[in-house]
Amino acid sequence: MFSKACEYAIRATVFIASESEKGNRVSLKQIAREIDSPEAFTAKTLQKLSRSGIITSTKGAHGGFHVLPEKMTEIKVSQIVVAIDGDTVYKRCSLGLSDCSEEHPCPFHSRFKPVRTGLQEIVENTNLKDLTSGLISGETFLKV
Amino acid sequence: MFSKACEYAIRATVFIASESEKGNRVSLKQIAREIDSPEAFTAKTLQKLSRSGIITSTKGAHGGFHVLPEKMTEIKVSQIVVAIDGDTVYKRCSLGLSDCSEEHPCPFHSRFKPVRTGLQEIVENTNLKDLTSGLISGETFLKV
DNA sequence: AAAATTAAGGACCGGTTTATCCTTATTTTA
DNA sequence: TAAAATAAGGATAAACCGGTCCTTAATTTT
Repeated sequence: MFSKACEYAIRATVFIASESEKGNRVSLKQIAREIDSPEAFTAKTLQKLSRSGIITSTKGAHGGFHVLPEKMTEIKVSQIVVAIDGDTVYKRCSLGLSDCSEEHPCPFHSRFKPVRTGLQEIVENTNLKDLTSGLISGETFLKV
Repeated sequence: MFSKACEYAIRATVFIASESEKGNRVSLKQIAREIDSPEAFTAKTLQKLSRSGIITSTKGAHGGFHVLPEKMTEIKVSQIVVAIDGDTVYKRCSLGLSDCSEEHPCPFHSRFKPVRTGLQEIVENTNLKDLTSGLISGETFLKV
């Protein structure tokens, strides 16, 4: 569904966002520990998120990653997905036809469409705040 | 979503099934042409489908691939998917947690669940007949 | 100013996926 | 019986993905 990099990206962003809500910056090391991901690989992913304006990074001692307050509701999961994997997950034909549409559908089109649309809707309508609340209240988890 | 091999597998099976309904066997060459896929690679995929009992192959002149009549309603899309990709597409946690459940959910769990379940339902409840009918009537397509 | 801390990023590696090519096995046709 | 047709399958290669390691850049602390 999502690539490994994208899974790490979403988990990392949710963790960074939740710590930002508490007023904390977090280091790569902390992130990798808390979301149980390979450190160096996660670093690459965080760089992409930073360049995409989803998270903010600061170098040096006491540096680290954080999410700006206004991003908490602005950033949708879809933006993370697009930054890492592109939008093919919730746009592409399930059978790989390059031009699959209502007028020229693959055999699976009508059945698959609600699934794809459902995915698109949840990633486009879920923001960071929506995901951090459960984490902060202890109802949801980022590892294991 | 599905791997390339799996996309070819579904398209190939639907084509073979639709020709079988008309009483025809089809060769690898025909299949690759009709679904617009690389011949040698498709051959490997067909071998897996054959070993999984989804399609039947016969060697020699006038040989080729076909689908047995009883398989037309017996075989569900899920069996093709499982034979090629395994069942992770519609079973795995969207954020990659190894143990994601109602009791220990990832932050995306509750939102993602209906999508995953929806996918599972369509692949488990769609059989070959369901997919060939549109193709035979000219409403659906297997390439471009 | 020097040392410590931290992110950025280049180079590299191994496995998997997607493919291609060639040989072998099997069956039918001539 | 020989030739043709056809699938099976081994060997190989290119691209991509997931991952590691090491150096560089930037910032803060001592």
